[in-house]
Amino acid sequence: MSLPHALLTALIEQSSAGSELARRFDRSIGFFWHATHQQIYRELGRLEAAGWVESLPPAEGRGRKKVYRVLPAGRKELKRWTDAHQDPKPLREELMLRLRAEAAVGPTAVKHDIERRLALHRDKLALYQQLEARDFPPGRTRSREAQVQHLILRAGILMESMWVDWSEQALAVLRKPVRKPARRPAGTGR
Amino acid sequence: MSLPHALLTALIEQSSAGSELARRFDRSIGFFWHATHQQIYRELGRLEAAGWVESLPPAEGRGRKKVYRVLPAGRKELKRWTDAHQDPKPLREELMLRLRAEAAVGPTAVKHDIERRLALHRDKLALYQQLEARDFPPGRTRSREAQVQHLILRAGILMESMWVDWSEQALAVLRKPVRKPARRPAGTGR
DNA sequence: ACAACCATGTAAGTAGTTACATGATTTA
DNA sequence: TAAATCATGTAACTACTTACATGGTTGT
Repeated sequence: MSLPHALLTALIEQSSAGSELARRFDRSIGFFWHATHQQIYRELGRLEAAGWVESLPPAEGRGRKKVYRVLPAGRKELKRWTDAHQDPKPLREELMLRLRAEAAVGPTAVKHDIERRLALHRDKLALYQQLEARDFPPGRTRSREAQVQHLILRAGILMESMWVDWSEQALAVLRKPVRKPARRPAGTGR
Repeated sequence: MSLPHALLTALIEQSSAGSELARRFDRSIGFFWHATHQQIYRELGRLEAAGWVESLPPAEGRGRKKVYRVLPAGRKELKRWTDAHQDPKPLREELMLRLRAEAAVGPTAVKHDIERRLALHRDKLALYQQLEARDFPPGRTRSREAQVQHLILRAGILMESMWVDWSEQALAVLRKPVRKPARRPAGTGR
């Protein structure tokens, strides 16, 4: 149950309407979590029902902006959740499944996906490094809060660097021409 | 839809019953994917209904082992899936949400979870490095299949190293005594 | 024959995804 | 004033999780 708490955090940083939250999930918060607007609206309704947030504004109507603000109970709940021990969720890397499948059924087009991913990871890495240079220039003492924010960004940078490195290693292997396992000259396979 | 194809791959490598697959998911395959036995049994039923696998054995009865074997149609489907382009799924790192929350509501117990994770990542890293030394000793030319298997293991190694590095950085920050923010430069105005 | 365990399975609940609908607001 | 867009919302579906149940097998 992470989404409600991600929303509480975002609303503490800045009271917002659902549509604004959805946009922020595609930016900073979204570096490590993602949510569609449907999830967000549904969850905001639950947060309000639970008494963790209140919606101020323009009374009724469907197409009207509803700005939500965190209540003390919501802040307390967020602290409780953050304090609670949680086991790390197991990894889910579909790409590795496809590679394993390729090892079982022979060469496929996974290579192209890795090329695409390499480009994406390079872009993200450049973006994160840019953010780091802008928001956390070296040689300053900083508040604990800023240091924690920096840690999150560092995780993004290390993660993207790692995938860039790995993708390059992977392409070096996958681009090599397929040598039939050397059963004599080129013609004698199964 | 990854699980059915993960199962097909596992069954190509070795025809098995559900319980054996469940055990293997906690080992090699499970490095990058996880599934409970309920998921596995349900999915095996679907694979059989789709004509991708067949179950050989002991006729009827609930507590009987049912060994599944991949059919040609299943092999074809696996190749199709592996060839198909797939967008990378967005990251989901709950720990980063909790850190962000801690930046919003003040110091919490996340530190202890990171200490725990550091230990887990070190263990996994050691395990993977051991596997690499055993299965892929340096200085040998290898089949494409083996090289692809090695790539998967490399990803695991890079991933765990990355988290070990990051966790150490994080603990260095979080262990520092909490200085009240010194009411000074707000740091990161947007 | 009884206990402990193993393999398979059912059921209910939750989180996330995809497709679509409706009322307001802005723009041409 | 019609078209495009924005904000909110509904509905149906899929994957995953958690808890539990049933039948067989093994060991004493």
